[in-house]
Amino acid sequence: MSAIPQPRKQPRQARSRHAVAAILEAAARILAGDGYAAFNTNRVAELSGVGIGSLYQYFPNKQALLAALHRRHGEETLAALDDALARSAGRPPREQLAAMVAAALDLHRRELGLHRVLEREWPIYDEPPASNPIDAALHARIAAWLAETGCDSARAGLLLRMADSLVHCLLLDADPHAKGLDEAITDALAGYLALPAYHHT
Amino acid sequence: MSAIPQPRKQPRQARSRHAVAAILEAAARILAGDGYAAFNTNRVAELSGVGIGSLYQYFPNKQALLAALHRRHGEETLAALDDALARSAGRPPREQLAAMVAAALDLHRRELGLHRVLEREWPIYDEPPASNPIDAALHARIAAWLAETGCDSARAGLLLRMADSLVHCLLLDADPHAKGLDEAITDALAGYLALPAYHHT
Amino acid sequence: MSAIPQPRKQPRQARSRHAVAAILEAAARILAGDGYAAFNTNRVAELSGVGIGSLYQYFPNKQALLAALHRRHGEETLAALDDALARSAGRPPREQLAAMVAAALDLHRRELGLHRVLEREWPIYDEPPASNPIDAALHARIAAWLAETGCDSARAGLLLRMADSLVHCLLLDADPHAKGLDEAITDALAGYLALPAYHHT
Amino acid sequence: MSAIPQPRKQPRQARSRHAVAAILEAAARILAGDGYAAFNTNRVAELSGVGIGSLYQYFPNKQALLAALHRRHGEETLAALDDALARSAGRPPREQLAAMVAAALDLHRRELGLHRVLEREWPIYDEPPASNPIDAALHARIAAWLAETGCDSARAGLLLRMADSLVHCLLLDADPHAKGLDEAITDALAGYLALPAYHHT
DNA sequence: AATGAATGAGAATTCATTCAT
DNA sequence: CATGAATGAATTCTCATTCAT
Repeated sequence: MSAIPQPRKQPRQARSRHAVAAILEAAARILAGDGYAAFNTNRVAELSGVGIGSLYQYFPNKQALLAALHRRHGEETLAALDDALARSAGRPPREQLAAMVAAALDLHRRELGLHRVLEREWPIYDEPPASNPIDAALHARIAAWLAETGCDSARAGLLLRMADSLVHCLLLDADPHAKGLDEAITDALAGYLALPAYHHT
Repeated sequence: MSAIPQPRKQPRQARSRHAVAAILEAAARILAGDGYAAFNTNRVAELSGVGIGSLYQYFPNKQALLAALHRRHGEETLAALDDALARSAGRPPREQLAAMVAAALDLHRRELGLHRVLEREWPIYDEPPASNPIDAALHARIAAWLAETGCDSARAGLLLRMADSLVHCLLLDADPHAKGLDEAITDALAGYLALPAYHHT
Repeated sequence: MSAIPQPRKQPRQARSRHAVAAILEAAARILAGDGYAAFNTNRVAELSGVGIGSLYQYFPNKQALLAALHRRHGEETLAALDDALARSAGRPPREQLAAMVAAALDLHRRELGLHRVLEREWPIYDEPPASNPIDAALHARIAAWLAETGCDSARAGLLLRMADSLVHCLLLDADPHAKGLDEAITDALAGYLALPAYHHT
Repeated sequence: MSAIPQPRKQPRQARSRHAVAAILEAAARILAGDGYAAFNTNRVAELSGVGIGSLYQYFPNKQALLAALHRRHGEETLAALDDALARSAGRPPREQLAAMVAAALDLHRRELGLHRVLEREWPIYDEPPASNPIDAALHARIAAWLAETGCDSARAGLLLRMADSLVHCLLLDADPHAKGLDEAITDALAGYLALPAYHHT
């Protein structure tokens, strides 16, 4: 259907990079604070201290702003996941899974309002799943881990979706600092993977 | 935040009830087909064959339309769940859970596009979870079933969220008719509840 | 290329017809007075005393306003031509031609500024010549007259263009009340048709 | 009304002259191809390979670009006319007229799209006719030729306008390569001048 | 009650022009 | 001089809502 909106030009100079960052920061703040209804390009420009014309130099339209924010979220998730895998290397699978869940929960807790909106307002025609490099990288990490763990690596896709979905869902509507969210999600994912329960020593 | 919009009046007369149904049907069709961006009250009125003025007789504003659609969805879910419980009465817990998952998946598969949008576009300030009678009823059903099954009935809230989230998420982005969705979700939920796996005889 | 903008809806009620007339009148006044550069939809709405939203109910976009004005001009021209032919029926061809030229000049002199702009600003993708009913009617009238006069009726198309062009051109840049414009144009068209000169008795 | 925009500086250096030429070329291409609506200074700069800042070094504003294009057209017309007169020197007036018409048609056929736009989009407050040296020279040529031919040289102004108008009009809307355009225009102008028809021997 | 014409605040986007580098 | 990032006034157009009929 509709093409995915792309950033209009790659900012090369320092000033430009700063402008793009300011725009995204303002967009994130508005979305997180007041929701999509209050999210309009004029307000983003004003809050970011950038002329509305400049905003349109870097983002061809409103959707492109959402897209950029979405992409940024993906990159952060990937980094957090890599970190969790690195830190828990060599531990039993169940603990590795728990580490990843904890990392994802932490990451999302940090920008709760923003993700809440991104999740809800990301338009229908969003990028076909796994068609973009970030999703692909995410997928590859998980598949590799599954293989290494002795699970069916074909489950990477569903596992990722389930994890993402559970993290968002439970954070959004439940008390984000409720005890036991980590365990609940980990148990559910382990159940799907048929990983044995911890030996609580 | 904002108050939750309620239907302005309960239509008592046949003509009114028909108008309301037509409006909701049109709204659902537009949301499912073209997404929230194309969802505006004038278009709903036109497609439903009801005057825009009449639409505002039954729904005080645009949000109320979304709310009504959401409520309808809740009612259908509740009915499907009750049915699944009734049909699987007396079977082992794991099978009952599987029956409920299958019912939910079936229900959602039927109106995929609409739920896709409702899920994504339901506004921030939607009704606080479980604050409405339908959610409460849903919660009560599950809590009762958990107690009866020997599980901690305090898990009803999280279980419901997880189930809803998984059903939506997997249906939305994966192939909705992919084999194994039922099992994947059932396994995950059973993992959370620490229900023993099937004895595959 | 681009489709020709059409009026959005046919006004049925008296109030609507009045609104459409007011809008067109305002548009004409602005174009005639200040040119295309000053012609924007907000100004048209304001001057016409109609809300900007209403303007867009009847004209889907700015171009549609120009199109409507253009069409109106065509209709007026056709009426003037018919009148001239009726009044000069039975006179020698040269006199009939002169009558038509005089009618066209009169008509254009009346709304000089407007036609000046319409002529200049009518966009590239204007209606293919003679594809609309008015042009077709104009063409038919002239062809019939040529046949009746003993001239090659295939010349109707070129004759119409030449006449239109000369009328506009000479009115626009020359003194519109200069003596002799009628004769100059009539002589030129007669030259093309190889009609004999008057016998000045 | 507004003052006529003049080129800001006469480019003396080779680089400058090249830049100006490139700018005009790009402007012509855009106007011819996509019309006035798509004609904006940024796009001209981009297509010409010249920085937008540099464009404004040579042309104080957008109108000045149109003006320069218009002027260039005038110069080409003058040259073509002189050429036609030189080549047909000594022939009967009717043939000289025909030669001039043919030259003008050829010239216009070459850059049809561009002239189409220039003709239509040249703004209201364009230079008063014959106020610029090129128009004056054109006028002088024709007046001299008329005197030499035995016609009333006061008709030069009207004749020029008629010729220009007919050439544009017929080229624009009729098939530009249609047979007989030359003769049609020549006959019309000769009719206005009361030149005798050819002796077809 | 039902209608739909009218409204106008507000949103998205453009583009001529400037000016710091 | 050349550049092109930055600007923001101005413009087109939308859509939730009202209200006279």
